[in-house]
Amino acid sequence: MLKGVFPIDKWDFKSGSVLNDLPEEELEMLFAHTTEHLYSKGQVIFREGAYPTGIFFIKEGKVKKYKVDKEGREQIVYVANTGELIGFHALLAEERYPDSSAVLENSKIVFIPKDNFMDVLNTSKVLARRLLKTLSHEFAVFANSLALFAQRSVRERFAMQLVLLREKYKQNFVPGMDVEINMSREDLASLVGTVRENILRILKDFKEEGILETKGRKIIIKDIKKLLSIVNQ
Amino acid sequence: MLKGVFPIDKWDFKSGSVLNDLPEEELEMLFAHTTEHLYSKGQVIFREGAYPTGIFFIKEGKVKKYKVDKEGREQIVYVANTGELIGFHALLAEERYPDSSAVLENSKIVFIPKDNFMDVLNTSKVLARRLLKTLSHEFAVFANSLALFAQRSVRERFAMQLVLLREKYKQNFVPGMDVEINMSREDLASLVGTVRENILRILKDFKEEGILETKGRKIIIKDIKKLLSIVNQ
DNA sequence: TTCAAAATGTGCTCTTTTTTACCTTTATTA
DNA sequence: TAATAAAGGTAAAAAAGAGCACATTTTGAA
Repeated sequence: MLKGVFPIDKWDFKSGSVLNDLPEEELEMLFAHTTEHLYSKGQVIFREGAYPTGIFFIKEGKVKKYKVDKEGREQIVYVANTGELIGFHALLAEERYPDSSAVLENSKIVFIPKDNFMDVLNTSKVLARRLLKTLSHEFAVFANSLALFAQRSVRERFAMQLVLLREKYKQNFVPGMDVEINMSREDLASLVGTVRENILRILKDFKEEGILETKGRKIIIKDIKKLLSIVNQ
Repeated sequence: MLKGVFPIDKWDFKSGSVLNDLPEEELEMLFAHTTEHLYSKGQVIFREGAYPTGIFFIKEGKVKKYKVDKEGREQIVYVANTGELIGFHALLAEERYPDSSAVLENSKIVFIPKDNFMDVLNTSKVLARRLLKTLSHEFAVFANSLALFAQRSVRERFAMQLVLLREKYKQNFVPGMDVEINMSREDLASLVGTVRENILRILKDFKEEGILETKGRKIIIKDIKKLLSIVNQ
């Protein structure tokens, strides 16, 4: 039996995960001799411009991928959840990281060295096919985001992101309980591509319209249909 | 010798093309029994929501990929050039087209049936690896676009798109000659994610600043450094 | 070549979004 | 636990962008 964070049978690969249904031998190869690391809220996993030496598996937690421009404004490009792999794009493209990654909450992250990943990719065709499918799918999602950012108002963009975030935070809660989105207003602004003040203003509007409630920094969506109707006009 | 648009040795696979340096046998398989079709300016290649039955190769011309929202506003997601494949994302993701495609100018398009594509993908590892690399790279490009759209002004976005378009239109011209970007103001607006009036206004500014000249609808960039300095602050 | 349709161009108004300048509340840690 | 930093919140002015109405030019089909 190989050392590492394997066995992974207790792990839960959520939908959208590249590793879902991957043959056990391949998972074993992938996670051979790996160890899990604890990252505390806000800690950076990798930085834009660095050369990748492996990929990262989110065993538990949430990770933001973001870019920072000259003025220091941050744009969150993607929020990754438990069960997802991050950083493999740069490895496959043989390029430096195009964005940075940091954990949004205390998280357990497994580093998978480049060799592990490449070995599995070379010996089996399942991973390659799975990656192709995932990447192609993500492409469609990205095209959607692009149109959203380019054409829609801040209010509409925020409504959309709240719907998507709710899906991500759903996994943390037992069925029946309220889903609590726990993200700073600053991070929400970075995700929507606006400033904090705008997020605050729209959050206030949404509260008055009965769409959501807040418990401190936590956001609880009460009327998802109304939220969706904002996005779909 | 197989029938089809093969031999492709006269073709010019530009950088960024998935087919660059692909083994001749694989190209032969891919293009077996295919024929080239003429599309006239504005003609639609495929429409959002349709099921893919194959992929398309741009033998000559330019193609826009775009999404249309409820109000009829169009957002161009990508401009593909001679030598590029389009429509393979949907096939690999096993989903319907997430966007539509139409030719921006009279173009020669080759339809490659699904079976051809899948056969090559199954028999060889080169294409799969090439696709993974291309997709991963495009991902970084897309992340950049997203940050651009989310954080930058219309003026900055337009400046950036002009730089990118110039690269695409460069291929049509002999070295030394002026590169002429030939796109309707409406399409430029769809690409930048704004309205026609804004494009007109900024185009006027750019002319006054000596950045570019226009010849009818054609745009000739005279000072690319100034244009880049707008994007990079 | 003519003529209608489509595309380009301009000025003005109105709306949305950002910026600025604060105050208040919640976390963190010495 | 008090001090201090960080995050949350509000209002008003300034700037950017969208929408509208209409004139002009170009294009392409009869």
